[in-house]
Amino acid sequence: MLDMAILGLLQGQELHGYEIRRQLRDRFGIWANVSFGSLYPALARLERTGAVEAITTPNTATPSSPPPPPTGSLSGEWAVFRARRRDHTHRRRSRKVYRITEEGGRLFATLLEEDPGPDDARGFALRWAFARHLSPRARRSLLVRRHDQLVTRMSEVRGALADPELDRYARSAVEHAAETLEHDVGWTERLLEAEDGSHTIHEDREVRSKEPT
Amino acid sequence: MLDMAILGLLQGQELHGYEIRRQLRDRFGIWANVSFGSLYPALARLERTGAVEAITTPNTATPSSPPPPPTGSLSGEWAVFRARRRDHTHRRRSRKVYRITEEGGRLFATLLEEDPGPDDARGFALRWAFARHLSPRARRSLLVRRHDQLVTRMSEVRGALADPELDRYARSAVEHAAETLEHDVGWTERLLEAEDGSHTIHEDREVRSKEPT
DNA sequence: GTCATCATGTAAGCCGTTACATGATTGC
DNA sequence: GCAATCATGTAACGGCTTACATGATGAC
Repeated sequence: MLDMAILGLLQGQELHGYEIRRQLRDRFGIWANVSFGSLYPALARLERTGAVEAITTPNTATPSSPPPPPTGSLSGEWAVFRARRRDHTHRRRSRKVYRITEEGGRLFATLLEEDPGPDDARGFALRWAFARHLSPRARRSLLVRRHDQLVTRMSEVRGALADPELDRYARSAVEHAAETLEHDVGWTERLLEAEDGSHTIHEDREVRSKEPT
Repeated sequence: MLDMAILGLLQGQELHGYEIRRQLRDRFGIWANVSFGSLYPALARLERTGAVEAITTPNTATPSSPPPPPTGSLSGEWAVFRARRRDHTHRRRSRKVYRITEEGGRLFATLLEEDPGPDDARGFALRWAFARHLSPRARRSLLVRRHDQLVTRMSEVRGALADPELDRYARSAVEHAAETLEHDVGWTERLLEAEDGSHTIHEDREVRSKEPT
């Protein structure tokens, strides 16, 4: 899971550990703060297995601003040094920037297509957030699986709701679970429609089961 | 968590492991199938520490039907034995029925009042399902904490939504996360109102912060 | 006689956490 | 000089899972 998230973020950008954590927190709503105790070992593991490689920070500048050319004069160099201290474009400490390898790309694809078990809401959410990297077919299958899991779960929860023994609080908990499930089911159904709509002609000949009324 | 769930279920009824699992599955919508690999060790642990005690199935009948009194005659006893085999009230295999102890009750109360961390949706749901066993004050505080966590999380997610870099799928994932959070916030707010409404006069003098329009 | 269900347990492993240790740099 | 932020890492542990092992009983 973490591996998948890391590799997904590294698609298209080079990042160091700290940044990965930040992006995981505020680009996807998914993982409010992975702990460093998971993140760094995960990166080390991925590097060992060749899925990512550390690029030894060739310069100090961030991609957007190129390093100022050296002037040659002592006072000039000093000014540059001070400027570095002043602005925020340089690194504060040695940081290891990672880049995904081809191997890593293949690993990512594999992980992404893996089946998130039922109950694994986060697994689904992450995969959906990265769904751009899936084939339309795989994307659809991901949605259908999720939808079916939710429907199954819903009927279980509805069953629980029938129990007259439930006190006020237990009942409200179960009711809320049911509502959330309903919301999720509706969402996946809308997503499915959107997916089917966005490419009317495609090779996928599977029957879209839709109960008649 | 599991401990709390087990102790909660044992409040008011005596159960064996298998039954606990069933009730966890279909009385609360919360834990679709705890694995036995967690459940039995948990029960053993709770028994070791004296939170529950195994009652050595004194009879064979289910709570609802009292055990038939022994006749004293050999053939009579045999009839009882056969009757046991016939009807469904008797056990299929030796089962360990557990009862919560006073010690266990105290442990339950402690666990229930513990703060479920942010991100611990299940922890909150379980506690809310058992909220009957909390004081009005503790119940309210549980709700308020949850509400605040949800609001905080929501503002983070809204921030994520502002990112123009998000592709279609990532965006839909984050949007859905935001919707779910909104739903949950609304729910907790309704629960708070209901709580406050159900006992207009109480000693709790905390200010209910409510933004004026 | 064999399958499904009920019933209890152990062992290994996964995937994350918290707590701790270290260190550069900036701002007050 | 001290706190805050950025940055990387290790060690220990927690809480759950899967896989495996065992066994009684009832239904077909």
